[in-house]
Amino acid sequence: MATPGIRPLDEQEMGAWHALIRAHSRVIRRLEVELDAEHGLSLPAYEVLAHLSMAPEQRLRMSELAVHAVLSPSGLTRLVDKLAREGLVCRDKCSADARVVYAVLTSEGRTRLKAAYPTHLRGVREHFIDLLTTQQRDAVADALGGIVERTNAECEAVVAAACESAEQDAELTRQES
Amino acid sequence: MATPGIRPLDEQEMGAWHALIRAHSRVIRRLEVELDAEHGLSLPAYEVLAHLSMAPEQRLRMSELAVHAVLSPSGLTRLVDKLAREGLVCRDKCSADARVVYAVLTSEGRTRLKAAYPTHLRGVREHFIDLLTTQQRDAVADALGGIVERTNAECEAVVAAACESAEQDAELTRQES
DNA sequence: ACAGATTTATTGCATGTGCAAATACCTGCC
DNA sequence: GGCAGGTATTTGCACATGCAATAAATCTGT
Repeated sequence: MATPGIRPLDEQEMGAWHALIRAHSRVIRRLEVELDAEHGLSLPAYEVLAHLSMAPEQRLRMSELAVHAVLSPSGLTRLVDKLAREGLVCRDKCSADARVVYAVLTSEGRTRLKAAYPTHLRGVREHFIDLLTTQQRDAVADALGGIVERTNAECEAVVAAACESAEQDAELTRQES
Repeated sequence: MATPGIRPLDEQEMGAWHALIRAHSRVIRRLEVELDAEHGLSLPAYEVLAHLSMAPEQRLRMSELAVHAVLSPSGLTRLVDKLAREGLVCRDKCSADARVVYAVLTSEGRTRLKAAYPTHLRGVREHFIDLLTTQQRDAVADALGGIVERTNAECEAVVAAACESAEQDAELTRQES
C-alpha cells in the first residue's frame, strides 16, 4: 500500500494533465449543447449515427459499435433502443449467428445525420480545430494518438477477433443472398 | 440553418480530434477504476479533496470548487453531500455572507486523500504522463492549455456581453415604464 | 452427440448528472 | 425602511450510464 517512491508531478507534467482534462471538458460540453439544441441529439447518439453511415451497408454489430463508440455495451444497447424508438436506426438479426444484432441506419436516420453534420463539424472546428495551428494539431494527434494505440495494444486481440468474425459474417451473408 | 461553406475535416484534423476523444476516455476510465477499487473514491471526489487540501485553511466556497472541478453546481452539491456523509468534508456557513457555504476538508478527509494520492499519481503517470516524451507533454500543455484559455476568454466575453445587454434591457425597461 | 465454456446482447439495479425551479440571502435605489 | 434585482446554493425531476446477473446461441473437446 505504501508506494512512496513515485515522483510527484512537476509543473510541466501537471500542466499537460490538467490541459487534457479541462480542454476535453470544455470542448465536449459545448459540442453537446449545440448538437442537442439544434438537432436534439446527444454526442454519443451522433457518433453512433456517424459510424453507421460510414459502415458498409450502413450497418454494424452492437459489439463493433461499442468498440468504436465511447460507451459500455449496456449503454450502447440503451442508446440504440432510444434511436430505434425515434426511428433513426432499426435492429436486424443476423441470420448466420443468432446472437448478433445489427444496428442499421434508416433513411430517416440518414436525413437527421445529414442535418446535424454541419452543426457538429462547425462545433469541432470552432471549439477545437480552429483554435490550434497545424503544428499543434500534429502534435496532439501524435501524442494522444500514441496513447490510444498503446492502450489499444492491450485489447488488441479482442479487436482483431471482432474484425475477423465480421469479415466471416460478411462472406456468409454474401453467400446466402 | 444551411451551412454548406464549411470545409470537412481532413485526415490530420480528424486524427487530432479522435485522438483527444479516445485518449481522454481511456485514461479517465482507467484512473476511475483504480481509484474506486483501491480507495472507494470517484475521480471528481478525489479532485474535490485535492483542491480543498491545497486551499488556504483547506476550505473553499462551493462556487470556487465548481469552477475548479469538472462539475455543474448541482452536481457539486451532491458530491459534497456524499463526502460529508462519509465524513471526509464538512460544511461551514460563512458568517459574512449567509448565502455562501464553505466545504472544509476534515482530518479524516486528509487521511483518505493521502492514502489515495499514490494511486492517483501512479495512475496518471502510468496511463498518461509516462506514455509521452517531454516534448509531447510540452506540446499537449501548449495546444490544449491554449484551448482552455481561449474558451475561458470566450466565457468572459459572453458573460460581459450578457451583462451589457442586461444593462441595456434594464435601461430600456426603465425608459418604457 | 453433448456438457461445459465462451460469446453477444440485454436487463435489474443503483448511482451519477444536468437543467430548471425554488430557496435564502445580499445590495442598491427610492 | 423596504422593495426590485442579482447571487450562492440546493432540490425536484428526468435521464444517462456502468456493473453484475441473465438469456440465448455458438463453439470445443472428448
